[in-house]
Amino acid sequence: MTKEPDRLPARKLKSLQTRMKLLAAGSDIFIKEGFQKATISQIIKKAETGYGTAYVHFKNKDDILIVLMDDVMNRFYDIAEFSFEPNTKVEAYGIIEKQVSAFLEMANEERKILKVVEEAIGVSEEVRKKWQTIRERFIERISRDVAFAQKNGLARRDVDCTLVARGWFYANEMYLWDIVRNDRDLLVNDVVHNLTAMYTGGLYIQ
Amino acid sequence: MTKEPDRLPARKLKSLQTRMKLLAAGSDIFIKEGFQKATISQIIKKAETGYGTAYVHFKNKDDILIVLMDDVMNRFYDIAEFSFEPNTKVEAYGIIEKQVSAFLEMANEERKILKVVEEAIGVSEEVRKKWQTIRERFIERISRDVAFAQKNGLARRDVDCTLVARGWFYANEMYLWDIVRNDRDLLVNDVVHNLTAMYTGGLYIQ
DNA sequence: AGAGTCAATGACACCATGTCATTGACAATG
DNA sequence: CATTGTCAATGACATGGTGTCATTGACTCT
Repeated sequence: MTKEPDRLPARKLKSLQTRMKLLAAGSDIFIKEGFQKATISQIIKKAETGYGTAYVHFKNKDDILIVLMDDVMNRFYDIAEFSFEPNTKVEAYGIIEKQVSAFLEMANEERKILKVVEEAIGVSEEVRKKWQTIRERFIERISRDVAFAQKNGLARRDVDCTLVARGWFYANEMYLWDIVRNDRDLLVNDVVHNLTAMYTGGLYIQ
Repeated sequence: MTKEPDRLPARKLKSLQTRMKLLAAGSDIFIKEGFQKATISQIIKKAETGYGTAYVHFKNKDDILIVLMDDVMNRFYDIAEFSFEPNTKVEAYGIIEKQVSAFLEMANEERKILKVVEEAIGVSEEVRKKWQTIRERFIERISRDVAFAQKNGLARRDVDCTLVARGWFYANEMYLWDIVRNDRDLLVNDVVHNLTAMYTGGLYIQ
């Protein structure tokens, strides 16, 4: 590679700063007001820009949140990619517990932004689609893990791996939102243990 | 009881008819347009009433849908009240399968209105609360069933009955919305079998 | 017949959105 | 340096939905 001039477009830089100010303000306003109550006017006021400026940088309110979601999204992707190659039931239990734990701990850590995201999923088609890709990524991955366990004789074969994966993820996801909301004061560890125990062993004896 | 005059308030009757026209129109418009896109103007136009009339009978758009939800809600309550007194694991499996089946079949039958409800849950605080009461009713009931099975030595005792109930209902609920949306072409019977099998027996062998 | 009640009405004030013509600072060119 | 081009920024505006309220007029009661 030859020397890239590394141009310093003074105007482009100012533009980037404006964009950042809008994102920072968006984050504050979304967290304070919630997704629906937040308005473009509030955001541009906090960012100290003109009204139209928001529309120069973003398509609309949804678009601002989608950009803000990006970090969290990537953390989810990382968790989805946990490797899974157990040789025993106990080993499987351990891996699964670790993954569930990571998933739900994130609910705690990113509670503020996820609260907004949850609301936005219900309101904005765009945000819903974005979340849907996360969900399908998890389910597809879990599906493969179940199939792996079935092939190795660890798991029963009279169930469909994609249906199992979906149901399992759904329970996890709903607990995620529960923790984000923090209505009930759930202890993450209890949830993790119960979910994992039920998933691997079922409720009934024998 | 003495003879009630059974007054026929001619004006009250007219009023009731207006209310019914609004509800019928509301149902049509909600189903055709979805909850967010539907407007009061569309509804009153279809009902052939004045704009303000809608606000005489209902607090707002949410309120109209909540009244429309009522039938479906009652059917949900009925399903939640299924009796549960199994003596064996096989018997328990049968009862649970029947309840899940009734729950998910309703998704098919009431698909149109439930599609609107799902959207409205995301948008309207009021509707969300209404659905929340359904959910808690199910969870509370399932909780008792789990405790019953634990007391009778049918179910393992190292799990918390309310956490189990919640996770179990969450998986069911998400499949309900899946079926309502009808994205994937799911066979209800397959879903029922997989859910019930996993719940009662777990994924792993032994 | 007259007074009272109440369902119905639509004009109105309010508010948020997204667009667009205009501005002015900076960049590129000769 | 002067001239022309580009592009981020701006806010006034058109649009469209909401909920309110003063007014109307049909019905009820005495």
